[in-house]
Amino acid sequence: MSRTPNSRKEETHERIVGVAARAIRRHGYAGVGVADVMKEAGLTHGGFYAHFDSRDALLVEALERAGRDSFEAVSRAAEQRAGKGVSAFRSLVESYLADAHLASLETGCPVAALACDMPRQSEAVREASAMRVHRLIAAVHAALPDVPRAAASVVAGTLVGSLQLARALGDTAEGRAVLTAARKALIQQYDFPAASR
Amino acid sequence: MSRTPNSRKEETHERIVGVAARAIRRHGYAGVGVADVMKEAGLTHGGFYAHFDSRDALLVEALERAGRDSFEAVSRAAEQRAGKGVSAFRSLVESYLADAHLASLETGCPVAALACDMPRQSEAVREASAMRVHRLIAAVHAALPDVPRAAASVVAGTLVGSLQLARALGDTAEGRAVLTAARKALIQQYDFPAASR
DNA sequence: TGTACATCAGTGAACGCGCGTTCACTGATGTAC
DNA sequence: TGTACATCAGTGAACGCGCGTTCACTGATGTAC
Repeated sequence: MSRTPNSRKEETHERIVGVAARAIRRHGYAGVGVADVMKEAGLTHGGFYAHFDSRDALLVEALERAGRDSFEAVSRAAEQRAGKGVSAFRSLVESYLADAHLASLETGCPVAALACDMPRQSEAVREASAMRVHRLIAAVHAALPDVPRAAASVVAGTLVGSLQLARALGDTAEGRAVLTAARKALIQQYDFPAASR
Repeated sequence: MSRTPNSRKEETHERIVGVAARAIRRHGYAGVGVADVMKEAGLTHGGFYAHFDSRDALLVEALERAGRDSFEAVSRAAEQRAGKGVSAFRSLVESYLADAHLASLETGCPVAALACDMPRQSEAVREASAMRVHRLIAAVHAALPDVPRAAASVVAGTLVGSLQLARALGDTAEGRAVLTAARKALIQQYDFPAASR
């Protein structure tokens, strides 16, 4: 039985992008190596340029994939807890700032993992990165529809910055305290499920 | 007339560290090259290891210098404006999140410039980086003495994250809007100079 | 004050190494008749 | 159904390049007498 044209190549392509989407969060833009990614995808590095014009082109696709993966993880958590009466915003804050993200960089939001290096990238990578920032602010705004967009961007900044500070302090009492403080502050200030409207 | 022992070497050392303190903020941990730093300090790269055990040892000293430089810049701005009745906190927020930091990475807080890469560094560099985070939180706390330490860490997270998001969006209306929103929100929420005590 | 020597900051060539990229080739898959 | 051919995904060796690091050396500065 014949496959749809290119389907095998496309599967391989998606597998490479998936590996890169984890690698870019774990090791940063500069830590994503063509040979390493191909090896982890079960391939040799020679075939890379049949899939991507350049390393930067891989980074662009990896950013989009990482953003989608992270968004979907947050959405799934919110859906599961919506039945229990937990608001979308509280769910967003608690999964974005979960203690589990202290130990592992490779899951979680690519903006938190990469933001400080965004201004240092090539134009194509910067554009794809700025899109991730827009989408993050939009996701926060969607969970806080009664609040102006400017406030949503401040909340996004608090999420990103607090997770980064906590990670910089490590998976210790200090790091967890930073996360706890941020969760409490955001929920106290913005989460009024009963009072909305 | 003879100099104090090693004074010439120490002057050179300080000059190298000063160059590196700007380079590490502009180009990130990974972008600081031994040869480039030495060249910008007016030297050749061969002499580097008479001053530092390794590239990492330079990064450690550069972090400390960058933190001190940034802290002093914020302090100077606060002193100048204290005479005009501007509170220390408001002054901190307005200089930390000044629009001028959108275009240039190399001045400003090293935590905002480097935070997302801190967990990826060698142990020595991670320790020096975590110290910068502690000092930042302490500086915020010093400007907000009536607030618990946990709240100071949330404010620090908002400062760091908002500046990073704004920089990722670039020196555009969007980037400036993110800074403006963060300044307004922080001052509205925490700055009550008249009401303190 | 002058000479001979020691110290020391900095030079510049060289080293291994890992990286992104290229390319001739291979072996498997699919197609024509 | 079977054979010959074309296509195509992936291989593996090689390339230039920049990096951190080492080291024998130089020239200036400082010291001893």
